[in-house]
Amino acid sequence: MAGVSASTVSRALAGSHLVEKTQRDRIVKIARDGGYVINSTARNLRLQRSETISVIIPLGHASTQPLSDPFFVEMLGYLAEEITRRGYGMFVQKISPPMDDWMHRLIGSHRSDGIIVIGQSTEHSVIEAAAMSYRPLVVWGGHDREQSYCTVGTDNVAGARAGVQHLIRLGRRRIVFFGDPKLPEIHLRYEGYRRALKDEAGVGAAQIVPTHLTADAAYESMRAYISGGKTFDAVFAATDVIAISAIRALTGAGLNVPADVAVVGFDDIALAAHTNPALTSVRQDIRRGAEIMVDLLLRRIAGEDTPSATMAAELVVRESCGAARH
Amino acid sequence: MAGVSASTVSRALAGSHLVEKTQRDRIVKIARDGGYVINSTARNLRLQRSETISVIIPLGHASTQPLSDPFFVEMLGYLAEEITRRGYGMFVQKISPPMDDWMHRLIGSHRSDGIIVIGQSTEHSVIEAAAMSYRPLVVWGGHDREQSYCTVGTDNVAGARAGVQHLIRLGRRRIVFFGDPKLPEIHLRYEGYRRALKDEAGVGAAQIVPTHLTADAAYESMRAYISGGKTFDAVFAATDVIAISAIRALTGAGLNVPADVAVVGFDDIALAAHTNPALTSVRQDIRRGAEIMVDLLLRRIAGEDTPSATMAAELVVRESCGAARH
DNA sequence: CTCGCGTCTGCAATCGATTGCGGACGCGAG
DNA sequence: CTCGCGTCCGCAATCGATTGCAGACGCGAG
Repeated sequence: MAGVSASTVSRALAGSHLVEKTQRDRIVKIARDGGYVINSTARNLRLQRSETISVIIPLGHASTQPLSDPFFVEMLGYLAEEITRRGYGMFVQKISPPMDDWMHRLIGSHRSDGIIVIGQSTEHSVIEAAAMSYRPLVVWGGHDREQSYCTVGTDNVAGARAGVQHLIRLGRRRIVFFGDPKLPEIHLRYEGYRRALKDEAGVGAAQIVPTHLTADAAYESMRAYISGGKTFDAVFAATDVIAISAIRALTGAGLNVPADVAVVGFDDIALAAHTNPALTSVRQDIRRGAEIMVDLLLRRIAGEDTPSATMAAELVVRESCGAARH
Repeated sequence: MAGVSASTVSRALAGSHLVEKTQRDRIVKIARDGGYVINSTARNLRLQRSETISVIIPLGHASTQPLSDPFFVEMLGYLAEEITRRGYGMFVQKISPPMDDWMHRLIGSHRSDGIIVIGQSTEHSVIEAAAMSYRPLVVWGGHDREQSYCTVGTDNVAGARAGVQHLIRLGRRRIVFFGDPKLPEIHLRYEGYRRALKDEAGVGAAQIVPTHLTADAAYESMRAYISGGKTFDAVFAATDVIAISAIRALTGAGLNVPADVAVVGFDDIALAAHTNPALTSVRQDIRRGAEIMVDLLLRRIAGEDTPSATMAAELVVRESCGAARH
């Protein structure tokens, strides 16, 4: 249409100075008016990059439950925001457990320039293996000295510890931990819980109720625990979803929150402030987490070798613990 | 490695009968052992398809708020599930308002074989224009006689009507609608609300409080409305997020839900069952919606011309309306 | 008029997988 | 021995954009 070769058009659209300015402007205008859009598949093939970032959600357990945790989902939203802002596309994939070569296939397909994994779930070893040879990889989750891959996450131990210490300071003595310590992050939160108990004298021994992270499973776990007849005056939940379900089960059993049982959650998801009673929770700064992950990943794509990052956790006190409202 | 040409390898991996069976098996084994993965960029270029579906989330307003509605986010999860199950990849993009050529650019880039738009937001005209020439497009949202594009959604009018009728049957007389009727879907829900009021004699006139769909905005709207001193005994909220925020504001103002004010929401998001009091809501079957959207889209990709689909809504009665608990 | 230099454009190769077509090879029939 | 046919496989073109290199063109100096 412009009477020039494809080479010239390509250079013109790229703003190259090898094309005369008037010529360049003319070509750009024709392209725009004609509704021309670069075919990114062809471009990516030639340039050996895709300007796309893969976001992987491994669901080691609970595979039937789709994205059960609002935390992951809020994270997904912030990642979409940040990745788009940086001019990349976001390729989302859920991974269910019976596969173990998903990482290898994803890398080999060259669909994306880098990979973000949200939560280690039960896939720690797969991630670890892939990270040995594939650099542009960042993982949200708990960081352990054993791990060689780059993680971004909250200081789970300190966060959980602060939450439990708060309960103790309010006079709570028999505090139960709800969560599944088989998952790396949850394990660290349990560790923080354990330390807080150990720090203080006169507090009951650690009690753990393993539960899946879905709302239904947590609700049933709480009901079963209440029926068990154990005495307790506080719950430290590994996630807000568990905490909210626990509150509902407690209320349903005629117990008052926080008068009878205080509840503290973890994550501070958007709805935590809007439940009744509003939930006290250990806040993770998801937005900043997403920003950091994308930033580290782009630097890794550029060849840099970045260390893991840990963000501080912040206890947000609301009604679900503390003095009774009535 | 196998001592044969690339053509033969390509055919072998595709399981073509043009390659002898023993030879084929040998090549497949070598490829697997050698960790070979087809470069999907090159494959897509040659085949003129990407095996990828774009999922677009238009945020006409509230662009700073990332994916505010848990409904969208649950939908995203189910879509990820269904799209992955069908062997496609999912490309996610958020669209913020000041652009109007996003549809054209997305289509032109050939990154995906089809597009799913979650919610019309304020982008109705852009979608309408694109749909004239681009077939593989399915939109979640309200369906209007004017629209020529393919939508999948719940029967918003009937759903809202059922919710409001339920309130009326319980003796509620002054029912307020909370939501932003500028959005197509919300407008239909408002229409259902209006019709329910009209059907019954002795019920107060329609009152609408326009509010954004974010939790914070809804909370503030409710507080402002309460301060306004109007009398009312029920709230019909356009979404569960609005309903939950409204309950919190009502409770904070010393009103009892449902004794003083009954509340009904829309969507039946996962947390609706776990708030306190548990929320009565008009249920949308998100999972089935996601399945239908993907199914229709794949048929459209195959060249078929599919009509819009509307699913029945179902009222789920819980504690937030009905008789007082105490 | 020729040469040299600088500026701009086009040719052709490249990225990696796929596929129509032609050809090699083997075997049996005439 | 030649021809015909069927089975497999490789050559080369193709998808669309990018880029090194060569060459065209203009202009000024010798």
